[in-house]
Amino acid sequence: MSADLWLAQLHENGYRLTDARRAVVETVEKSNRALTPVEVYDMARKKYRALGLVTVYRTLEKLEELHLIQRVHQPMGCQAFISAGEGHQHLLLCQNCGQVAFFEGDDLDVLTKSIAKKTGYQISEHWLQLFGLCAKCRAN
Amino acid sequence: MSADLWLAQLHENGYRLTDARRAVVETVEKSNRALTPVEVYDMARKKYRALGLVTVYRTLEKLEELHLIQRVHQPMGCQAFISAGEGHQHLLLCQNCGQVAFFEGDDLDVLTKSIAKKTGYQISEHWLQLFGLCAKCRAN
DNA sequence: ATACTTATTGATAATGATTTTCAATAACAA
DNA sequence: TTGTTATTGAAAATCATTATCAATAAGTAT
Repeated sequence: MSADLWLAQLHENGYRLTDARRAVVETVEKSNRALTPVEVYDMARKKYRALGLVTVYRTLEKLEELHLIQRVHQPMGCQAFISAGEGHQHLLLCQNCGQVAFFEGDDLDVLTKSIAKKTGYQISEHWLQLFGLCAKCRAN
Repeated sequence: MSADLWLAQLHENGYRLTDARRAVVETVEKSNRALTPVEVYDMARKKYRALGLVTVYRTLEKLEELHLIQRVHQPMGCQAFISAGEGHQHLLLCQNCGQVAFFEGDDLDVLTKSIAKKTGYQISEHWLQLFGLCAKCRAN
């Protein structure tokens, strides 16, 4: 996925391509850690100085709507966003530097079936997120 | 776990027992779904009318600090709290009525080891949360 | 190229949630 | 009972997010 593809997605869905959006998209798409709206604002303004914080919020809203980004839940807060992986993906977060890795292939069928049986719930979704230290931070 | 035990915990940790705290503790401890500060405020004021919202925030803070409650992360927001299970527990949330069930006994060792190998991360924690319909809501 | 329609913009104001401040009160140890 | 001091609620302050609005510019048709 490249920033251009995200912009194309926006365009295909009837949204106009502007410098403000380009700056936000490039910033978020390139990041390997979750960014808050203010962080996106600060970083994207280096590409496009006239950018307003409100436009960041609005652009993130649209990117989330198109499933290009996703909100990241963390103990310290849940306002940060990162590129959404493709398909059924889960996140692995570095507790030191914040770097995010994606992974898939979790097989929770056995578990969910057992829980469903025990609790009487009909389970339709799951959230799984791992925390730890990335290779770099582990070395330090 | 009963409200009295929570109050005892507070007392043991040097906090005073007040009507305001009793009202908040009884409300949260009894609930089988996650409550936001305002919800706690509204419900607890039926027990103690003079209660202030600020005190709700402050009491929730202390209860979280003592690991008696935990924050619940949901797509719609992450400001709600519920009684923290004992030991390593996970949550199962009803998407219709909000009822929360606890479960334990997830075995993610195989998964986390495989992910650790693939990504180079050292994994130390995981969040797992299931969503679905509780038995009652399933019936309707 | 040009003109036109209308989505998008940034600034400002409004809202909503949470935190801080502060003087009055009440818990609880002595 | 008394004294110390944590706790209280009200009000104000802060911080994040959303709504308003007139000016601008993207994209389409000409």
